[in-house]
Amino acid sequence: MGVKFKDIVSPKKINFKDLNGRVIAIDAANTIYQFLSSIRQRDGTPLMDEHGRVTSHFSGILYRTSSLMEKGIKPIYVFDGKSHNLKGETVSKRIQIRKESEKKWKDALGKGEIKEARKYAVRSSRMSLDVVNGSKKLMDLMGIPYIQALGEGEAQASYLVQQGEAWAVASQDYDCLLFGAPKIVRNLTISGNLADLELMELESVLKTLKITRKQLVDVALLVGTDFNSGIKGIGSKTGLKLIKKEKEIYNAIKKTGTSFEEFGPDPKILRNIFLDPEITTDYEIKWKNPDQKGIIEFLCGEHGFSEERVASAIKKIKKMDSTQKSLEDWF
DNA sequence: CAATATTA
DNA sequence: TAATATTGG
Repeated sequence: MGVKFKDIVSPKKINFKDLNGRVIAIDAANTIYQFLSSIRQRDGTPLMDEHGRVTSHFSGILYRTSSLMEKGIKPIYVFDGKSHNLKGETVSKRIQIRKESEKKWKDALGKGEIKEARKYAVRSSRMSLDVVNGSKKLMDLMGIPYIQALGEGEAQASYLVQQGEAWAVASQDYDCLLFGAPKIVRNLTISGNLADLELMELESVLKTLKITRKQLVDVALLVGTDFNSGIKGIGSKTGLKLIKKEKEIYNAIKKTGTSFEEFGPDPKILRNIFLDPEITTDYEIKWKNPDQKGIIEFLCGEHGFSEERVASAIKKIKKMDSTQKSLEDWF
């Protein structure tokens, strides 16, 4: 879900050509979840192979990644590791919603209410271990690098941008601002196209709001994050005002009449989730030649994809491959 | 969501 | 050719 910062940040519109030649660290969980949610039939049934195994994420990964590469974008996917103890409540809430939605989906389907069915199907999506492993396998075959984070993928992806290994993180959530990502790209899709590709820069956010990153995290903690519920009635605008006035989260909490017990976890611990996350340096970022035979065997052989479509996607990957190569050969 | 087929 | 509808797995 992510922190609700929509009302206090103002991303700028960008174009695909602004991303040409850039390395983009893609939040895998965020992206794959979106594929699972939206690549469905009208009644909400996901794409499946003949054995009933969901293939929506394969479709999304193959076609989006190859199209991005055709546009000169160099993608790295970053997967989540273990989630923080304090995320437990968020996680179980999501499981609950998923369960209820699955039931409502089946019910609506039984009653022939197509639109209603799809609405709930979308919310029933689940990132199983199979989905994650299958996604990694496809990325390996495609020659696309991915990194397994120790903790939050968004933290690891943000670190990559801080290190200069990637130009921006691609995610729909604003959380990467808290993790310190200097640049975040939103709406990195192919069909959504020109209109709503967005770039958000941490420096400009902090400058505009006239606060520090630590204070931005404090605002988030008042509003609520995946790791704490925040304070009821405090949205991003009120939260921002409070932190600017009180400077410190402890004073801000007191000001709202909330006790620290009601507030929940120690703000210092919460802050550190964002300011000092566990990061791995055990990775290699390298785009390899796609294994055409392997991809076709996997997608077409095992999962019933059309060979023609898959072949044309592979062609797009190779296109970037050759331009990269000729560049490397130059030096 | 993205590719493709269909239509205006 | 571009906008719109449908299929993909």
